[in-house]
Amino acid sequence: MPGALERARTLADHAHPSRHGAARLRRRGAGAGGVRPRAQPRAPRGRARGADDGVHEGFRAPARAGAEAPEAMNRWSQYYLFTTREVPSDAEVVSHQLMVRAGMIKKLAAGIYSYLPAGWRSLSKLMAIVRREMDAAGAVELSMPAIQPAELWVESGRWQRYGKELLRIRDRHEREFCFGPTHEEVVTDFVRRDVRSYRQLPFNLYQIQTKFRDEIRPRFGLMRGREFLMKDAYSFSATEESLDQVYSAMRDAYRRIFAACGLDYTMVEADTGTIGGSSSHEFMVTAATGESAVAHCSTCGYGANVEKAERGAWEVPSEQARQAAEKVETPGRKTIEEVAQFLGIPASRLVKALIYNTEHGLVAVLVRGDREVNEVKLLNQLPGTHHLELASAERVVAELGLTLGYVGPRGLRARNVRLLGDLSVRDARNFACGADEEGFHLVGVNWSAENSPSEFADLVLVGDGDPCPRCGAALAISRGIEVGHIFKLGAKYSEAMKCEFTDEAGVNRPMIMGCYGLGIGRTVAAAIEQGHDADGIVWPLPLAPWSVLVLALTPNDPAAMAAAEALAAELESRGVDVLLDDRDERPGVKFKDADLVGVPVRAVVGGKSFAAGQAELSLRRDRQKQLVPLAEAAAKVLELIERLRA
RNA sequence: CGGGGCGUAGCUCAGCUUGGUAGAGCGCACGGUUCGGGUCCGUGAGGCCGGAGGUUCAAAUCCUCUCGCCCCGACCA
Repeated sequence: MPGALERARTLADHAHPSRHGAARLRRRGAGAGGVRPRAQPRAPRGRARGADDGVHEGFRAPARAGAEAPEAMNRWSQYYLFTTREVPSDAEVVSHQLMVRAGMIKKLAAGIYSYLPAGWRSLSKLMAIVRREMDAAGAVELSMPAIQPAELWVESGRWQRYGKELLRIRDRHEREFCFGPTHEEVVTDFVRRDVRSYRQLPFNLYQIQTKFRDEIRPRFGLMRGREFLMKDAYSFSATEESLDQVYSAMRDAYRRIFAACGLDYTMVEADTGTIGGSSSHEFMVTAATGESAVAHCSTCGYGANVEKAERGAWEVPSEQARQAAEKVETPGRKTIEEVAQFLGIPASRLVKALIYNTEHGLVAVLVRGDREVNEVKLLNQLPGTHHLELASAERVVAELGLTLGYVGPRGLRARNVRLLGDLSVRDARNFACGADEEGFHLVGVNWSAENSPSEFADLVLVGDGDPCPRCGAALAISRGIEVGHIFKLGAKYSEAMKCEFTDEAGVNRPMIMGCYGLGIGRTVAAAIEQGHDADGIVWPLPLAPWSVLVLALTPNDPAAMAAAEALAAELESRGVDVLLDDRDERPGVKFKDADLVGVPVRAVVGGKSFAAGQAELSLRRDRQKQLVPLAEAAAKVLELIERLRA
């Protein structure tokens, strides 16, 4: 799929929890009186009956609740849900720690996780929301193979280009395959064989499926795994206008999805990167632990990934008399910081020269001393160039006879190195730079025929406070988790793979494609990053594994236990998904676990309040307790859920 | 791929420098105690110390190789 989005993990085939109508029938048939195999390692405890692992929303639709028998209640004592106090040492971010502690995921290998029942329930809820919105936006679900033949990737050119992230495998006949990290090739391959006419267009196909990217460094649990669950969609249109329509439908669907999850997110412009195409947006969930940086303008609403973010005009430095360049000795000062400090000037008064190695030779870039080069922008400025890396000191000496740290524009020009300047230095005056001689810098330098770059462009990473390209106000840089990424692909793949149709005029043309990715596991992890406190997860209702936890405080008191069961059963019959904590544990343990797992609504039945004929209700998010008569408990819980949905 | 680190009980870790045949806490089992925010006490089960090879009378400990994992960096449709 597009973007580096997403990562989560999962088994191979779950993929269709939405078919729960059928799944439920199956379950019921099998369950009828039959002895269930116990899949559980736990010794004598009975396996729960058909623990539902289907899709749930806070409530099921009334029609369905009426039409079908309630599902078997989830009893914690018989469920597969084990919490832990201690966190594995490799869990660095809260979402990872809490998912492990709450018994939602279990690591199998680096970046590869099992989704345990509670975790799977949350993922399933998200998938249900995603399906609902994708379907509503006119997309059609299908499922494509995870294993893909190399030929297709050779055809699109990505077999060479993709690099080591592509997990390549061989079958017994030594034929090459890969485990799909995305499905442009596969979908384009069958579409080109099925579709001939503009009359068959447009359409948008999606799947929710396990993908694999052999990440260099998997980390952060579901946020950057190698095996992960992703929803990916691919649209095919006859015209750009049609693509625009599908694209905006997807954009709106994504907005609805993330809003429905109760997430604080922003949509920003993104670079189309090597996937190409004309337009791309990312959906970022705001989080300090996010791996992506986003520039945002609170004045006009402009937002963009920093790799893409443009920058407004820089203030032109005040008129100053041009000085004459002067060579100064700067022994041993090679870094911007050292030189600036040594010369007693701010880093912004320095012009930094960076030398890159590309497949077409060396290229040099001049940027303001306090700025970083944005390699994506640089690459975009060098058509035909795909590889970029900072040149080694040895190579610079060998090819140019220059020492890194003392390189200046004049020396680069003299050696005929292609020299690009960032806009931030175009109007610079009386700046300092390397003197092309080890141990020396120049001060009071100005542009001249001997040192001026051949071209200026926007080449740096935007910084906090830089002017907004739209309105000029200060941009703020924040971090986010990329949970969705949509692209207008155009004809990139359809041309490479000859996916063509005949238009009204009888002319064969490549289809105009779009692709739309959404990280399932990542989105759930992001929800936890945004919703947690010192005691555990605070789920938004739509993603909570259960909406209500009925906590039987004194399970050994038959009357209290019966009341707890009755409450849980009534809620189930009203379409609410309930977890009944019927474990014979101390109250403290049960309360701590309730907080950890983070079920939005808690109903305590037992103990003193039960003796007074009451149940104690509270919301995980504020923990305000209210005592209500047992007879009214179910109705009150429904009210609380309504309040949470508002 | 470069740099650093770690593999010892189910989990989190100590022991390794200065070789002498393995420990704690949590968890688990049993008994008692307790019973509205991870009770307390006792008893017990549980580990070929990641794997292979080497040095040695003797290796968790020293050496070599290997596998796996983690952190930093580079990378990231």
